Amino acid sequence: MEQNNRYNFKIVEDKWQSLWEKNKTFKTTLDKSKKKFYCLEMFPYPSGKIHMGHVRNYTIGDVLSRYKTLQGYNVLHPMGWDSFGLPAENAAKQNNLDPKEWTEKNISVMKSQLKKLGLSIDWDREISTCSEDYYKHQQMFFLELYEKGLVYRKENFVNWDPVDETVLANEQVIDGRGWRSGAIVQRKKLNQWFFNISKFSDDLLEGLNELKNWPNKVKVMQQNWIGKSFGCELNFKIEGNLPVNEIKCFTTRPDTLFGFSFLALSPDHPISKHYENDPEFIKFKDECSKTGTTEESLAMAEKIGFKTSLKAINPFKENERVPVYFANFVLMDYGFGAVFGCPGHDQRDFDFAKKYNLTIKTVVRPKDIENFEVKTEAFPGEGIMVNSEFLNGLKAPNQSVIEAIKILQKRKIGTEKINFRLKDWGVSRQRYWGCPIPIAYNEKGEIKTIPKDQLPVKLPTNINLNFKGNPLDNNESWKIIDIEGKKYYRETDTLDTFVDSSWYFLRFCSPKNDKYGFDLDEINYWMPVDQYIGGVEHAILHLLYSRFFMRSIAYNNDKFKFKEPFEGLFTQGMVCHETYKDENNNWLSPDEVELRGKHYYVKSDSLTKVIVGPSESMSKSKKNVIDPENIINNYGADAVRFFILSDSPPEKDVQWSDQGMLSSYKFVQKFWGLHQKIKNNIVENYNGKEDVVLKKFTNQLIGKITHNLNNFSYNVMIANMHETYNFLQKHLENNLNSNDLSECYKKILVIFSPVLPHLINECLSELNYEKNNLWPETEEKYLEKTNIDYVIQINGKKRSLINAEKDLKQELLFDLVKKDKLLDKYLKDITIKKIIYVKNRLMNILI
RNA sequence: GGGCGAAUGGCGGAAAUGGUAGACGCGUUGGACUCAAAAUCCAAUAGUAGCAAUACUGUGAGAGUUCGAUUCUCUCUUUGCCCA
Repeated sequence: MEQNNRYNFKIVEDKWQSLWEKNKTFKTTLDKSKKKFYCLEMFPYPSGKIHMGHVRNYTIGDVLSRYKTLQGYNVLHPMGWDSFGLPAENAAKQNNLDPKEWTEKNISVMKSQLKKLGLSIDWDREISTCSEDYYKHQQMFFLELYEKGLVYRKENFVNWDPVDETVLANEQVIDGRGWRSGAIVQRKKLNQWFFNISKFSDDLLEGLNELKNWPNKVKVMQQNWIGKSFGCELNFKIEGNLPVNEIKCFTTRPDTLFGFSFLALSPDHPISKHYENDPEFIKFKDECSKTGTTEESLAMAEKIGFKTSLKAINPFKENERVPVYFANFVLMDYGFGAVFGCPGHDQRDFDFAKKYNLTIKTVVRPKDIENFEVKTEAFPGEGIMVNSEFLNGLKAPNQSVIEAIKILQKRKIGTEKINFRLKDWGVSRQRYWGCPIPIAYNEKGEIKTIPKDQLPVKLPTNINLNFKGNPLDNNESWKIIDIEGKKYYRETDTLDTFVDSSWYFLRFCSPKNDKYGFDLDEINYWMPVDQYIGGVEHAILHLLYSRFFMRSIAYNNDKFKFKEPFEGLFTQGMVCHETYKDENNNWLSPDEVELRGKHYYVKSDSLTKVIVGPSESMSKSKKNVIDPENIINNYGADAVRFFILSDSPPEKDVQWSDQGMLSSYKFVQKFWGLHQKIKNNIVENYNGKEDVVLKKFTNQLIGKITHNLNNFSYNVMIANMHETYNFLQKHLENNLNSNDLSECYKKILVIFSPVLPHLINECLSELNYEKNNLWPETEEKYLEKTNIDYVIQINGKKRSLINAEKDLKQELLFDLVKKDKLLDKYLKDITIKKIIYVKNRLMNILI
């Protein structure tokens, strides 16, 4: 290829990007005459620069958006910024900056980087959750939910991160430590605002069934998270020296009551107030508060208990008394903060009983062991009831639970009950950089909502962040306000940033609407999101919160034409890279190392040995990061887009590879060279013969690429593009029909354009093809095969291929088999037992 | 411990309905071009045996269903994720 024919991606990509911007090519408006497609990628947190994960996420979405546009849909493809959150506040503290300035600077950098990727985004719809234009509507929603009774305030134990001095959500606690700071999490009681998500538990669970285009694993995760369980509520009669007659408890296994050996209460159970002056109990409770509040940390921690003076009566054996304990593994907000212990069939109870020498009774035996007894560990499995009087012989748990509940109800000791694991969503954060909660309190601490016409409650500016604790709480001039001539104190907590992202998809539909967070007409047209694309790490919370928020907004309001916000969900995998360390165990970034020999790396500056670690998801802490901006500058956006889709299926992790990137760059170059040749061939008219081979290839290709796009098999689509290059390169050596070439090549360019928009638009425009393109249809006539390679098997093994016409009768094919030299040696002197003939596919001869 | 998924060449990965396993890419090897190198182009590339045609083995292991299994069923191993 001559040097002057080289494709200059810098010039071409610049040209198209400015053209798109100038012409507002991707601007979308509501048009009810057209079928819509809402394609949404999870919006980024403006951390500074885009990373490869963003490149992958947004490329996948962009390819889909461009594909749907070519199919004639009215496509909504917006972008915004999830711009409240801790990193800004931390960065601001460190560098003595304003979080707002820091955030806005990052947004402008990242926006220009995203533009360089050539994304088909309607930038007129850009939103940023930290702007007043956005959060004032959020405050309005908060007040509306408050009016509907879906928001409330209560004192609650929280996970307290002593380093970040903030409250953590359960899922931000990993192995008992803060996800960000790594500090050991403590339990602390605070007044918190809560969204009543648990009110919708059943509905959120049921709704999953309708989400046909969600990955099953995400639905399963949400299902587990909501955790619906069937069981019963029990009232245990209590004896002892305290004014306590009854303790309520929830259980899923009332059938094991004959194995009842202790009753365990949460250390926060109301009964604990009788012990609050007991020094032993205080010591015990102190010990408990060292464990976090997550179920996981509770399960890991050693079981400890505090024995009360109370006795509980077994409702099935009224002469039996068992001790009552406080125990660290019982949570106040699950069930009623009380569980009955059956050590024989629950490992936790078993551990507890061993420690405190409590009775361990066997009430269920495995199906195939007659004289079974629980000895070294609990037996929680399925089996047959034993030692349980009227329950004996029943299948546990299926029959026995139902029977036990029936009897308990009859005796008026218990009632059937459904319980959920899902807890209400605590949304208060002791942070500055978040959406202020539009609430104030009077001197007595009574709640006063901020009048709606006084919204937004703006964040104060010029705030001093450099001391510990909650910055807003320390800002007297902001905190103390006057409403209707009375003095009030503002709520100084801000909202969890998950609230911001729970409705941004609605805002994109009418981002400029000043009156309200959305325009009903607009969202009823655009919503639900047809395809939502993002990382699986948001599988539970963000998606569940959004599903809840949609329901809460629509609560007592029947004007919404949809219920679920995300019709389709796609979770993409991460971008990984090898990790490097020097001899002192310090992480090294890929550009600090050099390859010497096949697998031997050295440090570029000192030439000392580098230890190569496993490939892991790119992260700043491990320095195994490739900066997309450098890559775009060196290879161009089209090549990056092509590479990031090429190596692995989008739902799986992809390995960053320099060779792969280079090969994608070469593909772009090669394709441009091919384009020049084709251009010349189209001009020079060769012959008038129909080019059936080319037409068949093109039609099959359209079919394949359409199929692969519909199934997110983007890596296979890239393979199809390579195949196309290889085919065309060879095919150009033939005598060509310029009309057919022109027609087919145009179709090929159109179906390539979602992946390589700059290059392909340049190619189309060179041929004056760029206007009004639509996704090509396949022509049936060219998809049909006239000849088939029939597979001939002997006893199921492939022995020959026979090319013959389509729809060949078995006898005629067998005539050909007899003539086939390859098959001679197998068919000589034998008798044929049976022939299996699959039309247009194969013949299997059994001998 | 429970739930869900995965396992295919040196590597990433293809294979709609069971019907030619290994598409495509990377890497490797050989060749062309070049004084040389890079780039580019051509060819080979699952393993074993063979100059070759070809034969045998082969989709984590073992069984089963079937004329035929990467695909369906069962058991097991390893591994990933979620929950406990």
